[in-house]
Amino acid sequence: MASTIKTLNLNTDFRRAYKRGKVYTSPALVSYVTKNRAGICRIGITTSKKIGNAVERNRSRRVIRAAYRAVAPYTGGGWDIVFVARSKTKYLKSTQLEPIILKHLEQAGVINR
RNA sequence: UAAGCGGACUGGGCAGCUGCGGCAGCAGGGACUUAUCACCCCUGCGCUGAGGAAAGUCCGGGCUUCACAGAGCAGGAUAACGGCUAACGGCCGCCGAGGGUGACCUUAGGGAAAGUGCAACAGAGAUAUACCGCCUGCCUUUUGGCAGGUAAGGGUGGAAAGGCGAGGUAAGAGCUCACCGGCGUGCAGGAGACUGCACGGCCCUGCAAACCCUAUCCGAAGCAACAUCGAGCGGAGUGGCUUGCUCGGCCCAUACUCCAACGGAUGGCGUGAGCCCUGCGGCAACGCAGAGCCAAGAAAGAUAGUUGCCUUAAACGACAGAACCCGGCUUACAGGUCCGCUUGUGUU
RNA sequence: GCCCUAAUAGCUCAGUCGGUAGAGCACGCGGCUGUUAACCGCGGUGUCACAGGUUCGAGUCCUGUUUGGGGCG
Repeated sequence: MASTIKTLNLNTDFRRAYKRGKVYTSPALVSYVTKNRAGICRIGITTSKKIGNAVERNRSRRVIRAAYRAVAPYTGGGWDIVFVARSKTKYLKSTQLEPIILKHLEQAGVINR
């Protein structure tokens, strides 16, 4: 497995995910999934100002990243995934967020069982 | 023991597993090379990794750049006095004023007798006056009218011309006197603001967080500053800079500005007005001397997840995330600890 | 991160030098009409973003807070 998680940092990657990717929503998280040509999975996390102040936005990012790290070994293929935090995310634990991400990625076909 | 006042501190700790940022060293591997070393990348070990406000960006400074900094005007800031400081609009001490039984708290607190302006409505009158009144004289049968004196009382107002009492008077009035306030002069104390005492003439509205005057200070912009290297060497415009204006000065066409664009890289960037302990000077803010320590430096942006134990009334719980760095101010904040003091009650 | 700027009626905006808050559109009521629109008449539009201070008195002056908008390589 790739121990370090590749991240998206270009605005064009985010815009492509929003425009062409498939959307999966839950009360605590929104996921945009699209294929890429790199052959590995890359993720991006968006925490807008609506979530809260800097501490609450950092908290949301950490929880999403920790939950994805638990799920990452099961992924396969080349995908770009953008997670958007919602206002409930900061109150959750990463163990509570794990099944939500799992469900989204199974629906998208990133994870095959 | 109840209520309260002032100040200081804290903002959980330890361990296991899975993970993250930085650092230099060691070990292993990769890439480059004809080959080795260095540089670069990865892995493991080791060290280290957010705050009292990191916040708001309100002041002050360091640092950097603007021909390296000149003059004048404009503009801005501050405002009792003495000190501390790199500097400040901050802090300490002290004076005045106001509040509280008190501990103590609040205070943008220079000048209104240099000038201009404002004081709506109400009220007779708003910086000078006489509506109702009071008193005297004349006229009138009376109600009352006219002329003069007066500002004690009424009414309006935030404010009505020193306050209050006594004398005085036709009625009154600092007209006179005592006390108090204010002004001026002198003496004493103090580093000074100022305080105390004596005398004098008889007193002057408020607003300068209205313009203004006086004193002191300020060149501007900000690490997205700026420097170096690389890529590019394209298009358009114009003399430009001195970041409000004028003078003066400087640089020149390889100059300056804008657009497109590499969504370039590295430095700036962590030893600093640093933290901490002791001693000395000072009422204090603070200063001096000596010993010890090195404690984040990212660039989509690092502290998360989970389990157990301990302290505890409770710790899952407050406010909250460094972004060049310091000194302050302001604002937000669950709970807890300590010290000094005041008033009341009870006991001895 | 840094630097500017604004907040007034439901909406778009005025409000000078402090003295009880204005315009247009929209809205409500009445009239006209068989009914509606248009038209005519009347009317309230409001904690001047919030909290302190100066002042006799603040939309306005001063300080702090909140929210929105813009710019800087």
